[in-house]
Amino acid sequence: MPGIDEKDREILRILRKEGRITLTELGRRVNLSPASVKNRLEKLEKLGAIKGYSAVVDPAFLDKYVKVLFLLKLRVEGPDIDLILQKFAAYENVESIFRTSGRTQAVIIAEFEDMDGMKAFASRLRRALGNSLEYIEWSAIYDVLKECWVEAGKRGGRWT
Amino acid sequence: MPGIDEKDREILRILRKEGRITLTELGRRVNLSPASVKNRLEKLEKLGAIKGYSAVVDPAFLDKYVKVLFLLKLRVEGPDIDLILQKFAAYENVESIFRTSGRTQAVIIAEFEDMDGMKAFASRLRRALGNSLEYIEWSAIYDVLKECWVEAGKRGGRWT
DNA sequence: GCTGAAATTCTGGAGTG
DNA sequence: CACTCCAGAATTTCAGC
Repeated sequence: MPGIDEKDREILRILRKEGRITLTELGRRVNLSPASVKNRLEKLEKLGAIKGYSAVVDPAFLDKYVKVLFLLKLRVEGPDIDLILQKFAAYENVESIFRTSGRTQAVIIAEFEDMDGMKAFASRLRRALGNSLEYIEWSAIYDVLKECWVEAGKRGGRWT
Repeated sequence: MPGIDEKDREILRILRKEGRITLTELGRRVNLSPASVKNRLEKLEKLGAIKGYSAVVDPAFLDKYVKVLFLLKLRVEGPDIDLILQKFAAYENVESIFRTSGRTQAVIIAEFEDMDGMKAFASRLRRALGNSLEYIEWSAIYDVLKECWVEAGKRGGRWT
């Protein structure tokens, strides 16, 4: 990666685990002034190294009691599939969407209030993808040991 | 959820998409003083509603060019499996670990510098789980449309 | 990338309904 | 009890070097 040095990488590694750390503390860790850290952060965001920042939230507190992993087996490839999936990425229920190799070609992680919400979402998925979709495999996620680089027990340790 | 009102939920929803938003701006959005928002945040962290904060980083900038989804088919259930998986949750390469229902019983998302790193990790996984593991299915993640509530094309940064 | 000063934000305690 | 207000502390921000 051009224009990226070890201090940038260290900043990225720290920020992944402590997203709300202050520039001052970050500078202390990597031996840089807060202003320099800020300059580097702006550079990293501009370059796309940092896509955004997020809080890791227990969905139950948002009344989302069903967390689901969908595996999508798609029939054909094409740019239209990515466009359809991008629409679903905008949904409030969707946490993550990946394109993958292997037996299935797309993964969606999403959260719902109940099974009805999940079924409605799956229906929309089937309708939107139409003939491109061969089948959906889904699993309920009933325990989260780590998510977005944040370990379960490391903070509020509630469901351990 | 007891002791959680609509303003708490709104705070959680905003924080998921803008993890580095200031207390002042957050207070502006939900019509509360910064001090009140701070009190609520401390409550939410204490309750375990917020597990932590994270930056969504493009792994290529950390020289991790291989992102992988592992699906683990396990033979038996037991507390030892969760203990083993917890050890793997501490690995620097591991982004997320879920326990699921369905054909496979655990999901691991991880990043590696190359295929050798991936293979070494899979070996360790097999060795650690031993007889409990029936097989591993893995897929390369070659595109990320959304991750941790941050959409690919969007700037989910501080102000948005 | 640093400094230094100004603007902004954060923080804890006192006060109010 | 949760909220606001307020003052001091810390952080962020931006200019200039």
